[in-house]
Amino acid sequence: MDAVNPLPLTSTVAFRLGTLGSLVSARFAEAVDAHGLKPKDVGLLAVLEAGGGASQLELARTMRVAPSLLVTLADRLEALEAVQRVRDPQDRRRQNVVITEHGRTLLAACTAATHELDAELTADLGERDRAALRRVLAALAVSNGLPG
Amino acid sequence: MDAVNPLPLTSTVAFRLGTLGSLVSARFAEAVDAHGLKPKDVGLLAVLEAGGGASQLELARTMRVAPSLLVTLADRLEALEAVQRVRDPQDRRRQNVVITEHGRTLLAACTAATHELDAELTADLGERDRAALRRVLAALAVSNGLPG
DNA sequence: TATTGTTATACTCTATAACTATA
DNA sequence: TATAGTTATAGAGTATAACAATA
Repeated sequence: MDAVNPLPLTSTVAFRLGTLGSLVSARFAEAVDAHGLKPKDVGLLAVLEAGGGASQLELARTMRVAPSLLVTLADRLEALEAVQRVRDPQDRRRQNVVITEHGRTLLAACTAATHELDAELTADLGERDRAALRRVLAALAVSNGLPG
Repeated sequence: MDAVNPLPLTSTVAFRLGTLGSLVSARFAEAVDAHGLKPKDVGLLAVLEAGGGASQLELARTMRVAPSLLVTLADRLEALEAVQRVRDPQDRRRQNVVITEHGRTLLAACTAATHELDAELTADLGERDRAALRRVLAALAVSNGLPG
């Protein structure tokens, strides 16, 4: 049977992940904007560095975004010389996207900024709780089909 | 000094909170849509039940949204008879928003749906990790100025 | 004048649909 | 005919600015 006073909505894991996610995304966006990047741009760079080059369609599937959005992301990153598009000679319909040295540099800067953000977010946590948070979030990401 | 191979971006707390938050928000939106509600509508109902009635401006500040957005939320909830607006007789500029019985019923249904969502999200976690997650997320919410 | 609420407008993000080039 | 990429268009969500009513 249900409790008479169930846990309020604002105390659920879903509500907390939603609100914290929104807060964190805003701060992440602000941090990477300093490099002329949008959050999804950085996501694409991270996917490229982790997985190597791949066709735009494959990348769109990995990131769970529409193929047309991947065009926009690749356009912007190409303009910044953070990626290059190379036509697949075997199948000239495919555009393989590869990260450049400058792209790696940008990604490293964003990664460093994100580590700082982590430190700020978890400043009030003990080292033990911080470790538990990392571990459980990683498990949640895996069991819900997210990369990382 | 920095590590040569720092933790990759996708393993940071910020990235995981951002991506999990986005996933969870989509599923939450889907769940509450069954009741004709948007996520922020439910957020307003939760704030009202937790804190009692308050003026629209105060509510907008609590929710960290623009006052004009609060008008939209109150309009929709009023149309559903989930809230009422009552002019403050002491200061006729103020519209106090109060939750109705029907509003409480809607909120209870959304809360139950969110508990189900919690169960799904954390299905692969042990009871100990689930408890740790709740505890640490609550601490993060508090130390980052979020309600709950 | 200052404040509360409201309306008008615009911007960001992202998806869907139509189109082009290649297979 | 089917697929990869691109372009055109549209919708959701939310903010900013202009305005109205009250203090």
